[in-house]
Amino acid sequence: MIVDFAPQTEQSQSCATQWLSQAGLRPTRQRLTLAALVMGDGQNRHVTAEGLYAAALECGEKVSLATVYNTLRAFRDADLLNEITVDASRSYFDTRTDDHPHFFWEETQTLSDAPSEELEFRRLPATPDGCEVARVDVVIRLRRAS
Amino acid sequence: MIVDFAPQTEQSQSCATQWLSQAGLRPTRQRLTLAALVMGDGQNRHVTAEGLYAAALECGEKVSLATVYNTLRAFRDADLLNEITVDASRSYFDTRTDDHPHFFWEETQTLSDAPSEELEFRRLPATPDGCEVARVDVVIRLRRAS
DNA sequence: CTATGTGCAAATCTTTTGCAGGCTA
DNA sequence: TAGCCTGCAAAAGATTTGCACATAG
Repeated sequence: MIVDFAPQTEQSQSCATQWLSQAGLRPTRQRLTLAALVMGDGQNRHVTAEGLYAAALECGEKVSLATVYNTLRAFRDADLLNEITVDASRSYFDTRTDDHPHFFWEETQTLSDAPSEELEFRRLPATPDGCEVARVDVVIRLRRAS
Repeated sequence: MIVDFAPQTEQSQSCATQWLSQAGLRPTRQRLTLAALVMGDGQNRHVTAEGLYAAALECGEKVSLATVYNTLRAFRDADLLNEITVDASRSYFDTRTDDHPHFFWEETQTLSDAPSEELEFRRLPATPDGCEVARVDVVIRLRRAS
C-alpha cells in the first residue's frame, strides 16, 4: 500500500502535542511522531497499522508494530480517529471523525472520502423499537469502468 | 452467536442439489448439508463460518472447519452468497445476493436485513472518472436507546 | 479413470497481551 | 517517585493452504 505522509516539521510536531494533551494522552516521542504523520498537514488520511508503521520506519523513527497498533487504538478511543470497516481483513483509521461516506477502490484496496455533501437520503429504514442509530456507514465500492 | 437453522428435510436437500448444480458445483455430501442449512427454508440468513460449522456439527454432520470456510468461499464465488463486511474481525455471509442495507446491533454483534424498500437516496456522490459503482454498502449500526 | 473436493494440521496474517524496563508529570 | 508507555515476544483469532486420500461424473 502506498501512503503519502507529510514530512515532519516543527510545526506539525507542536500541533501534535496539542492534539495529544487535548485528548489526555501523554506526548511521548512515538506518539508525537505517529500523530504528526497521521494528521500532519491537516489533510484527511486513511491509514492502516502496517502503512503507518512503514511510514514511521521510513522517516527514521524507531517504533514497534505493537506500539503502532496500541497507539492507533488509543487515538481511536480518544476520538481522534475513526475506525472504518471496509475489508474484513484490515482496519482503516480515518482522520475525519464525523459520519461520512467513503469510496473504496476494490482494485487497489484504497479508501478515500466521498464528498459528504453529495450524499443525501430520501428515506432511511425505520429503526426497530428500543434502538437508536449509532452511525450509518456508507461505502461506495468502485471498480474500473468496463 | 445463536443461529437458528431449519431442520434438514428431503425437500431442502433436493432444493440444495439444484442450487449447487446450477452454480456448477459438485453436490457432495458436505456441500449439500451446508447448502441446506444455509438456504434451508428460503428465509434470508446471515451466517459466519463458525456459526455454520457449529450448526453442521449439531445436526450430526461430519465436516471440518476448513471445509466450511472453503465451501462458503465457493458459494460466494458462485454468487450463491454475498459477503458482508461489518466487523473487521469476522466475515458474514448473506443469502440475499442483491445490494441491500443492513442493521448491525453493536451489543450482540448481530446482523440483519433492513427493509431495502425503505432506503432511498436523494443524491449519491459523483463517481470519479473511469470508475463505476460496484456496490453501495449501507450498514445502520444500532445501539440500545439511551 | 480423472478431476475435484475433503480433512487435518500447519501456516499466515492481523491484532492483542504480558511483562520487564523506560520515561513523563 | 508513581504511573503510564514502550518493546519484544508470544498468544490469540480468523482464515487459508499443502498434501494424501476419497469421491463424483
